[in-house]
Amino acid sequence: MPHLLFHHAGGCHREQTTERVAGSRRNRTFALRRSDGDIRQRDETIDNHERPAYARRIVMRLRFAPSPTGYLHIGNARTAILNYLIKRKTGATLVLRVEDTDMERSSRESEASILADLRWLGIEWDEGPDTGGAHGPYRQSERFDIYREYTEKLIASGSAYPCYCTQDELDAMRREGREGAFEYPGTCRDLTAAERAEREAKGLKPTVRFRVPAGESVTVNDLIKGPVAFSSENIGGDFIIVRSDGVPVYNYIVIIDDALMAITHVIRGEDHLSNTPKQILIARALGLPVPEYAHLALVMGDDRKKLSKRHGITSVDLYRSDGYLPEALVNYIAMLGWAAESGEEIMPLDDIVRHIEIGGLAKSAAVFDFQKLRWMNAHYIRSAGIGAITELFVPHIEKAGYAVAGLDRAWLESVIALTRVYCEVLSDIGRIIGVFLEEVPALDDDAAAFLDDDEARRVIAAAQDAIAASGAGADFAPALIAAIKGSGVKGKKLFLSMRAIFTGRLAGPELDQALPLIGFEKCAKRVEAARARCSA
RNA sequence: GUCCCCGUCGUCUAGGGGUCUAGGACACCGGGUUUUCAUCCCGGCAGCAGGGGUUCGAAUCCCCUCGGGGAUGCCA
Repeated sequence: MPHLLFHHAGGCHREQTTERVAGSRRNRTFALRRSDGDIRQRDETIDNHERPAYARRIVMRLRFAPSPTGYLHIGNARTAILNYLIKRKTGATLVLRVEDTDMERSSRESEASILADLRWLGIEWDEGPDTGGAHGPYRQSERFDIYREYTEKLIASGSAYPCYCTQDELDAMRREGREGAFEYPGTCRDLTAAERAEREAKGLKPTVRFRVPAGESVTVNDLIKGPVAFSSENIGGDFIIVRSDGVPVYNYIVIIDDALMAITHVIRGEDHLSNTPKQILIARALGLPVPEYAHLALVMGDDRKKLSKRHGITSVDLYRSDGYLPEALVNYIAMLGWAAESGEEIMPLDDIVRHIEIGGLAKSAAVFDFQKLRWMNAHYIRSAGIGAITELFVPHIEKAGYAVAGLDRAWLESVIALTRVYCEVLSDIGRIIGVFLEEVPALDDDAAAFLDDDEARRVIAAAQDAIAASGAGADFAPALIAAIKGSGVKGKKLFLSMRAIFTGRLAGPELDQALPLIGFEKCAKRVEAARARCSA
């Protein structure tokens, strides 16, 4: 979906002046949050096209690594969007890696839908399972041979060992301890060769555990949170890196892939922060480089729990089918946990790219406000180019049961221009378009009640006479309205009666604009229907 | 339980020792425009979690408490 849809009215020029003023704030932020002083630091503060050559020697590499176990939901979408924003800002390479090691829940269908949703959002990646690249393959399920080599290295160096404890034994140990307080006691940590052979002989398939070094401290210099210190003493003991069926687990291979794919900056959800020390410990044992980290505060529902299905719509494809515009969704999500210096909230992607800073992101979790998203979406619907937005409305009109194929395009655009202010989402059009497309739309309850009195009947009679007396020319409407005014009924009663007769409701677009679009034929039929109904 | 993160209007946020009687946006309430409704415009309501410090001065720095979240999986 191209982002050229909107001729945005936001104050870019004003913002650029504040950008310069704000420079000191940004430098402060980075001085605080970055431990090293390398060149990439400048990439964050200078627009890509303005970057001097010396600063371009290091190309940042980012990645978005979804697990294809369902649809793309808002939380993942936010991570993807932030990665894309920073890619655009810094000229980084964005890698899409599919983390499909949960063989039970992963599927190709899910992968395809996630990729489709990402594209719909306007996110573009440089390397991935579909586009290829020099660091592939990009599905973890296709990289098992690579991981196996590292596992062998780890075992050979004593940093990992086979563990013969069964799932049941582990579960039993967990039940004995306090809820959630389990720490692997190291049962198989120092098995002799003979002991291992004995278990193998029994047919036990071992997992592989990482031998967590004692008393080691690990500090994550998080670009958003600042330095976060952990000790190897309390990460839960030796953890499993390879399942008994030979499939490696996330916390193990994530760091291998980040290293092999030369990822320089990992931007991901905060739920991964606590597991980062495990990953770093593995990197140390393997002698692999550790990327920079930026852990994004989580998105929550209105009950302050991590956003999930019960909070309403959380999957991106449902936003698409309800008629949210990707520009609006991206804009809203980008503003969740970030604010522009100017205070501007409606901001097209290019402007967000210009102003956003990874270090300027909020540290605290944000509640997803569906209402504000709707407001923003409505704004985008109103300010889009009329041709483009009409095109986007078409499937929603069809979904509401109306045929669009035979309609005059210029006429449709005029109708949309008049009715889009009633739409917060594109699918809202289904509730109002019938006024223009149906021969005689059904009266809603308010309109029916309103027409049920003598004054209204006089208006109907006047309308009937006016229709009979007026021509069917393109400009019939002003004369028709003027003639109906001769009914003698005045004020609100007159105009609302007319509205009820011609549209079937008491609210809607201005009659002098709506009537010409409805057309003389339909108007005549509607007057006749009103007469038939109300004289009975 | 343990470890880690986080606390400014109902919600998203600005703020980074004095310019804060704390600014903006959504929502809500009132008014104007629209002979309707929506849009649009104007106005209003509403907050520094609590307690101790430090300081001439604290939303801002420090400590404690409380509250919220995350991790603690042969999920990612």
